[in-house]
Amino acid sequence: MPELPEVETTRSGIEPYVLGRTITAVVVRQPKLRWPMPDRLAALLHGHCIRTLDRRGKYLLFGLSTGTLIAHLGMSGSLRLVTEDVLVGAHDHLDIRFDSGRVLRYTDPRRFGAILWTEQDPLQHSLLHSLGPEPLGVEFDGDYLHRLSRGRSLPIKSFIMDSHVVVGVGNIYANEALYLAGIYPKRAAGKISLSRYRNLAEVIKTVLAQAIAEGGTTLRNFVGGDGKPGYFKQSLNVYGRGGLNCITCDSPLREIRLGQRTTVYCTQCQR
DNA sequence: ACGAAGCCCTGCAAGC
DNA sequence: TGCTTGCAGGGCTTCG
Repeated sequence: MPELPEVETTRSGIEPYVLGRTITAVVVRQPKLRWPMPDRLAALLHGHCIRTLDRRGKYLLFGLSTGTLIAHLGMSGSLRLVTEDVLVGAHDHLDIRFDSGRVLRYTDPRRFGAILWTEQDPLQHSLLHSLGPEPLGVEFDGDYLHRLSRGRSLPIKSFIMDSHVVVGVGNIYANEALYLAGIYPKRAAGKISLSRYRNLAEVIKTVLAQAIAEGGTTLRNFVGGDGKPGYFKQSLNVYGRGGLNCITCDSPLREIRLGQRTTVYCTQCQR
């Protein structure tokens, strides 16, 4: 399940191989993703050069002179570079071949991802225009969260996972950040103090930045490897540890459902 | 306007 | 062993 660090690792990993490259062939095998891929995608892309590769939240933006290809990995998607002789798998839905001979291959077993095309400013696209700030940017801080949360009664975990509040905080990192900040996941967002929000914002930045740094060690996986950075390498304090003991206080971690999402927390450390 | 639930889809695990 | 059922998960969309 690609979280923001994995999307950024994908972006920086494939960037050197796609920037300045011209698209020589496009193969669509399964256009039905979360939304259908654009009609005549091959005609839109063929012969054009990738000028930029940016990320906004978990969206990847491939800038061409004629428009922007928007990619989202959903929860099971991946983009990696392969050579032409690599066998096509059951869930390899899209290939974009470059003049270098390399192929950018989009794979997504559950098809929650998306491949879209826009000819306007991509940041004005309906899926992007109302997104919250980047968690690692300067405008995201405790004061911002505190201000935005006043009067809101929803659980803090749902609040920080809302992409209109801040992008890129998925279920894993929401659990981890709230644990590190000592905040009970169901606490109403509007009833958390400024000082606690300042701490929470710092923790979110730290956790995400660290995960991106660790992702950097797996960059080669995006070129000819298995393309799976794998979260098992990371040290997770609570996620996936329901019923096990808290690393800090040794009491059992509790697992609940909150907003359709698995939520794990320590009843002693998080209030 | 807000919050909660629904939905998309497949792989995997558990139950029979 | 093989089939059936349930569930996970990002995040947009719909409902109340």
